[in-house]
Amino acid sequence: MDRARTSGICASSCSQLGFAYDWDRELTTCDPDYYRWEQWFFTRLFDKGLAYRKKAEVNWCETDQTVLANEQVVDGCCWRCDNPVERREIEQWFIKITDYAQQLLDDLDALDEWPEQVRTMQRNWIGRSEGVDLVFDLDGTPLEVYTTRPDTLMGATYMALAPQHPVARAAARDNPALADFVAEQARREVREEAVATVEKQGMDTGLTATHPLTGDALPVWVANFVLMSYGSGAVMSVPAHDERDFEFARMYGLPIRQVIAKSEPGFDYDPAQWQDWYADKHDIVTINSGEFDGLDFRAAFDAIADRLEAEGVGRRAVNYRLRDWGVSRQRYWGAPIPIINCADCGPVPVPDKDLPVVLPTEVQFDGVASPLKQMPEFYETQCPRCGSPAVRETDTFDTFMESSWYYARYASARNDRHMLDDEADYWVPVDQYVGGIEHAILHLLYARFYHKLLRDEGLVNSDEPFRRLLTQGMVLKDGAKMSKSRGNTVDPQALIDRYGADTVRLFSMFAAPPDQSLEWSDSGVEGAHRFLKRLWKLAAHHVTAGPAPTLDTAAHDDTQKAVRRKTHETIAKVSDDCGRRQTFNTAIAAIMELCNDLARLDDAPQSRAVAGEALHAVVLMLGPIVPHVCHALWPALGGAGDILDAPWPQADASALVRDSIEMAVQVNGKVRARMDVPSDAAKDTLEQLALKQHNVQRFLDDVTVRKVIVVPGKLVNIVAN
RNA sequence: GCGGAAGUGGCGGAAUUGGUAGACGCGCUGGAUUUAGGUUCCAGUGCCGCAAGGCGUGAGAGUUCGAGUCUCUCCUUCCGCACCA
Repeated sequence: MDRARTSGICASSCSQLGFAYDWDRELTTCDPDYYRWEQWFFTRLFDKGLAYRKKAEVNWCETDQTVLANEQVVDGCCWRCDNPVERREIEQWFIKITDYAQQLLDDLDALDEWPEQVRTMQRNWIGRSEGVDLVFDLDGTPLEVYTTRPDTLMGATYMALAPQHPVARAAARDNPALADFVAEQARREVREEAVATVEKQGMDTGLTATHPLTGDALPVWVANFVLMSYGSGAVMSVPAHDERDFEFARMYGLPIRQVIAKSEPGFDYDPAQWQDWYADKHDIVTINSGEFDGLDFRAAFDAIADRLEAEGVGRRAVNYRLRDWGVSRQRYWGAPIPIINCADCGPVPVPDKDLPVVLPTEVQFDGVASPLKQMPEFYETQCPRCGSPAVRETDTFDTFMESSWYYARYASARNDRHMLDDEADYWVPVDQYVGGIEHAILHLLYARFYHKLLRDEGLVNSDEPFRRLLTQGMVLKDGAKMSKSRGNTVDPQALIDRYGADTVRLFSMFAAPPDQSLEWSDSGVEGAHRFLKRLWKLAAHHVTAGPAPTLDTAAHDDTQKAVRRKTHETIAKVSDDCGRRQTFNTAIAAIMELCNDLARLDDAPQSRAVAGEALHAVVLMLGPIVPHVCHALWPALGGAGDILDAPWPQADASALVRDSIEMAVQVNGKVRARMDVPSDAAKDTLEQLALKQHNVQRFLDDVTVRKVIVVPGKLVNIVAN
């Protein structure tokens, strides 16, 4: 689906590149055979109360005539068409991802084979915080706020409400100036960097709220920096210890009351100038807080939270930044949401026997709006519960619904009786998943959530969908991302025609580690091609000379020993690079080094035996990277059967043994000589040998040796002055 | 503003646990083969220096016998989040 598009490689090039897909498991997410299970699953979620409908302020893309999830708004614009997003209130279907916020957060710790960057991004997106929900009395009605700083409660000097807050709206009804202010704020720009930098504005409602502990009357303001979507949409303002509250208080002349001080002396509070330590949680002590004076953050938090709980005006609470997943889309292209709206019964799920709700394909487009909304034959139906006339949902699912479980469906793609079966459960989680970093908090969060939903429905037994994640880098050309819109793409077909698929594959793997961006280089492609020709010639030379004799390691001279050692060192390195480190570029470099050594071997019988062993290993190791070349070389080199069935080569420990090794000799950290020493030489011997080196002596003439550091197998450092 | 990653030759990049910086490839220089170009092969290629040697991993300090790697300060780039109470 997405993969071919992001890599810029068309489908026919894909097959020529030698990618091995199991087409028996092919699936199409827009096919009713696929989305019927998604619809069935949604009805299960509805029954469990995990899918619900509510009127909500949403991100609306006028161009695409649809709602977007928070995750799909990028820099205030639609992730798809890049046009600015507006706010609208619309009836939407949501799935309760917030019920899983803690699990989604906790389980990140177990994903130790995911890039730290992705885990950090998801942690920040979930945005867990610990605090207290507490109630201020507003003429007999409770005004609830959430705070992570109950320790500063005694410093609250005013209340601030989001413009959309019900209390603000109510107050605006008989206050035209306030009504104007609230209306003005509703039209504000939603681009987030614009929101973050906009000047703080507010207006007094004239109301007062009663402080739950002191009984003080605090003025209630409406403020543009308070978000309706986080917490309760109202905050207690502690200007002395919150930068925004401070700025706002200074702007409107509201009182500032310091209630925490730095525990170490030398930090004076200046109500005219904000200082970073005002918001510190560490090394602080409470002051001006009556009975709560003299406490550090934790103690003050607990003491005040305990008091609020004891008086029934507050309780400890955990809050998340994560919002429920809005899955309604007003697009035509998608899986219809399987709900029937009945005037009497409300929203009723479509019964199993009536699934799938098939998306009509004979439709008339009239502008960009979904044609389903003009099709009575689609939406006019009967309520499955009471039989009276009812209206079918015309919205479709967010397509991230489809991509959230396809990985599991691959393992039961043909099952028409179950969404997922035991075979699917056997194959998940996916051992190795590959994707772009752009899905760090879109697809990868939805799929993790969906997997837990599948688990709780009893369809899979694992907690997470993807055990190991590789976020591959972009392909760059002249330092810029390669893309059709920039017109700087390379045509893979032309490259395949000119060099063959293996050259393209080899270059792609060699140019950079897979998680880094890759700088496209035409001469680099030439280089990859050159290496494959050299390999081919090396093999041809070996084969043409006839069968090589059996290896006789006892008869090897130093060169033959060295090349054979190199062969097995290379096997060990390539195995580690490919298996653990996933640095295919260094694996290829190591194989190139080995081939360079092979080219220098003579044609003596045992040299040919060594070369034969090495070539077998090289072809097996390169097989996954340049499959076509290796497929042809394998039988030519006398390999048995198909190379795909041949086992990965194993390093022979006995070949790795060295009689002697080269060590560097440093004087005061500078290399002055290199020496060949027996690999089992004792430290004393190494020290003596090092001191005897001619070029070392030269540097010891006028100085005294203070210390000699011996790192066996590496170097000797002589410290002298 | 907050968080994360990175900065190494002319270029892409190596250096995995604090231990010989620059593997491998590209490019470049010289040579061989060739009528010539291309291909192929050989040699060289961090910088300064005839050499001995000196200098060198964004800048500056520090720890260490020894730092690309660890610590601190700063600069730059990229990415993510962004008034989250």
